[in-house]
This record gives sequence, structure tokens and C-alpha cells, in this order.
Amino acid sequence: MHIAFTDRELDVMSVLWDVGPATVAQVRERIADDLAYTTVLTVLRTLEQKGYVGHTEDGRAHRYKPLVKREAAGRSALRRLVDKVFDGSPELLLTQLVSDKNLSEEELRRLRKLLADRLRERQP
Amino acid sequence: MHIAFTDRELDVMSVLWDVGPATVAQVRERIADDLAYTTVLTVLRTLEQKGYVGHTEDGRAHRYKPLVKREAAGRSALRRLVDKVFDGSPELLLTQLVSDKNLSEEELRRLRKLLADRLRERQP
DNA sequence: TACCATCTACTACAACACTAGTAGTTGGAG
DNA sequence: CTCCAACTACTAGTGTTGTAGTAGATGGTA
Repeated sequence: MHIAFTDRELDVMSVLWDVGPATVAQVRERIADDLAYTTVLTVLRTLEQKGYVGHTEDGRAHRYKPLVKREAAGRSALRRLVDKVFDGSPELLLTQLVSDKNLSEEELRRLRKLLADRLRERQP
Repeated sequence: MHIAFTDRELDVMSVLWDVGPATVAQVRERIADDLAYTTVLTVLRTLEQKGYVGHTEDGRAHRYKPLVKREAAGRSALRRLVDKVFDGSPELLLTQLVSDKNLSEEELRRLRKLLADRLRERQP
């Protein structure tokens, strides 16, 4: 099952993943761009229509919550990225990731540790 | 500079990155979906308009070639992915990558080596 | 009680994405 | 020399995205 979000939808989902169930106003104030209240509402309703979020009543307001997990969306996006942009090679992707200058040495260390752990756990 | 492709544009770029300069017909036959010749042409012209590809004459046909490198597109896409989907954490992304792709131990080792090299090169 | 802030529902509309058709050119086969 | 296959340019229609306005409901407050 292929999950895909438009740019703006992703902004909204990102907030929901971060803070959990939220009202329109709460989502709105966490989005970098200054959007109209109704704009955010529209995006949320679109996402609901597509089955990516649901909502419950909360007083007069609706409280929206993600129905797809961040991991599922990540898996989907990663697969496409590796496939189409990195020629099917996870190594190419990682090379790119670690060559990004914004990555601190500390982060690099943690990545290495993560891999080491994974290897150890594979072959105890 | 933010590089972004639509789904179909990415299909086309992917072909150009793979095989290098190509005619419409060549691109067309390498795309999974069965699109009309003119559809592929239109996508290429759009990409050209946006400055992502260029073309040279080759007999009666045009030969299109990518003007942005796969790495640049990858960098852009990765940044966005880490940011919006993986909560700014490259580790989360890597976790997903190694758990989903069912990488072989050999591949994991190579990934680890890649990181080790990168660390060494940062701090000689 | 009258009003204001807050909320949802509905509507709108420009821009873009996706797909493909038609018209017109041209080089090569017969 | 004529015709066809292959090509580009232009045009077009439908769907999606992004943004926001207006209308109408409702609960708290002066």
C-alpha cells in the first residue's frame, strides 16, 4: 500500500505525529507558514477524506489524529526514494546522508553505533 | 535551492539518470507504465521548462539530458524526508532503512564501514 | 440578553499535474 | 516522387493542490 502526502499535507501530518491528537488551531500555530485557519481545516478534511487522519468531537471543536503511523509513511517514502533517486542502492542513500554537512560528528557516531548494534543482534 | 519533482517527473528523471542522454522514445520504453509518446514528450518539455533537463538536436529527434545531478536531487529529498517524516532524526531514518530493506549482513558491514571512513576523514 | 470569538461546512478559484489528441514537418523506403 | 513512420509543437480536458472567503452555529461574557 502506497502512502503519499503532498507538501502541505506532510506539514500537517508532521505536526500530528509530533504532538498527537490536535485541534485545527493547534495544528495551525505549529506550522511555519502563516496560513488561514480555514486553510488548515481544509487540509485536515482532505487528509480525513483520504483516510490518513480521523477525528473525534471535543467540545465544539474537532480533534484530529493520525491514522497512519510515521513509520508506515517513512517506509513508503524511503522505498520510493531509494528506488527512484538512489538507483535502488541503500548505500548510495546513506552516503548522501552522511555527507550532508549538517550532520554532526556526534550524530555520525550514533549512526555507526546503531549499525554495530544491528550487526551484533544479527549474529550474536 | 530546493529541487522537487512530481511523481511522473521523477520517473522520467530516473531514466535519464540511469541511461544518460536519451530520446523521447527511449525514455518512454523504459517507463513501467504504458504512456502515450506525446505524454512523455510533454513531461520532458515541462522538465526542460523548469530547468531540470536540457536537450540537443540529434537527427530529427531531441536528445534530453539531466541538468541536475542525482546527488543534488537526493540531497534535497533526503533533507525533507528527515525533517518532516523522521522528526529531524537521521537515526530514525537509518533504523527504518535497515529494518525495512532486509539488508544482508554484508550490506550492513559496508554501511558501517562507510560511516567509519566518514568519521575518520572528518577527524584525521 | 446581546454580542463576540471560535468553529465547522460549503464554495471558489487559480495554478499545476497528468494524459493524450491533432496538426504539421521531414527523412527514408519503395 | 510519393507516402509512411517518427518527431515536435500546440492544444485541451480532467483531476488535484493550495489557499482562503462566506455563512451559519454555539458557547461564554459584559
